[in-house]
Amino acid sequence: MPDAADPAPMNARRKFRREGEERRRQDLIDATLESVAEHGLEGATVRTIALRAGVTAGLIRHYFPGKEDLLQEAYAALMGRMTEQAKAALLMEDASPRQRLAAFVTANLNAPIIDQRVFSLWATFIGRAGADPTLARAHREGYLGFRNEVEAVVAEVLAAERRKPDASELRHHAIAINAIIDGLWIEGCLAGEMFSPGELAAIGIKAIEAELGLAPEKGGN
Amino acid sequence: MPDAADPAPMNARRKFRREGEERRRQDLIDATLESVAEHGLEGATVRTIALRAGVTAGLIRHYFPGKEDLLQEAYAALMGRMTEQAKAALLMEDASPRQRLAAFVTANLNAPIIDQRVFSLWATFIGRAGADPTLARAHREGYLGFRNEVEAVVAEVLAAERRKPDASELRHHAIAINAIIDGLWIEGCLAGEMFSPGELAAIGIKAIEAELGLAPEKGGN
DNA sequence: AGGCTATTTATACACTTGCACAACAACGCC
DNA sequence: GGCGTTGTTGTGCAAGTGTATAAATAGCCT
Repeated sequence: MPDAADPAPMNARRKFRREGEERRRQDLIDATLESVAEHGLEGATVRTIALRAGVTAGLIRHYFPGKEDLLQEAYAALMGRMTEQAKAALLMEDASPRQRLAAFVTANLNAPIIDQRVFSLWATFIGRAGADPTLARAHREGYLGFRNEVEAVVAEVLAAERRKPDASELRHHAIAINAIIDGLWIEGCLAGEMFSPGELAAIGIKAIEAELGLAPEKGGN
Repeated sequence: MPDAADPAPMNARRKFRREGEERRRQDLIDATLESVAEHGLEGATVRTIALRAGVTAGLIRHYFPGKEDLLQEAYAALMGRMTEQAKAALLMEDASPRQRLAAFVTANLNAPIIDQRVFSLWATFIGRAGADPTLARAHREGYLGFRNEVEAVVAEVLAAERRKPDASELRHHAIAINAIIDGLWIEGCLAGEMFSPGELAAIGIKAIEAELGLAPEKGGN
């Protein structure tokens, strides 16, 4: 039926649904992170992001004052997810300090924290910290928060061993342990297939035990 | 003399000098790195780069097939400089293995390797490793080369202590030490003013000695 | 069912981007 | 000194950028 009564509205407008504000903002932020992870900051254009989120470009400006604000919120969301997952491992109530420290390290050196995409995002954003004071401060706060968590657990671990380190000693341990976790995290993200599952966590735990001068765990896995 | 014979060539062309090919390429690469460090990959446009190099944009295409090639060469140059400086510290002939390891760590945890600008560059480029296989392979090779250097020194250090680690042990040590150096490098680059001079190197050396199970150096401060 | 309003689309615009190309002039060579 | 080579400039262009704004419509309220 070639010439049936097909309205054939050549200029048919795109159908759409009205999602809630929360949902749309979240979708746009997610789409932003995906775009940045795949094509870098340069490839994350408003049109790319909108396309990925299933909307048209103009809508971005309805939820965010400008592209820059969207990027900042996306970075904040990324950091929030990362630290949230990492800190969760510390909340085990009924466990020895040492076990909690080990769980913390294990959580940080396995999926989903060890993930090439997350690393790409982190690197892309952090690379601008030198130029963007807002990003720099966001990182500094996240870093110090993380390090303070580490320092607190270290203090508990050492206290359980009846050792009384002074503040400087504690700080040094926290810095070193933080470095071990960060360094292994990078190695795992960038060359994950070079390590067997759990290997990085095992290396990390041993290195940290050595740093703290703890006798190797007896019961072994 | 207002209306003297001033040729006033409104359309005067810019004066220029013909530099050697080597020099021009180097200038363009340097200008690229500076541009990326300051404004990220997105801000490194051919016009920005050319302006910084003191030439006009068109010249870039005379020396490089395209902008992408310029970026790749710039990344290669960056990595080359970093690893070159780092490895130089290992070449001290008349020193004990342990001294050479310490010198290596110290070199990696002070200027000019600890440098926010270099870090920004590294992060910006490495953030694209997930999407760009060429970059990923370049990093992988650089990383393995670095780790092998570490492993070699570690083997010497342990041999000097009359210890015979097996291959797996050695590998684990190298991974851990690599992580310590990388992690402290990041902390230093991103929050350099939080550490006193030499503090990071001291922390690194102590952590590594603990990892290797070495007795603390006697004489040193 | 019908209208209101905020969400969403679509279009326009000024500007930037990488690249192509022709004109030009600096420098080596005779 | 004049000439040719080619490094270098300047201009132009199509595609893509973020943003502004008007038009449309989906979904709630009554």
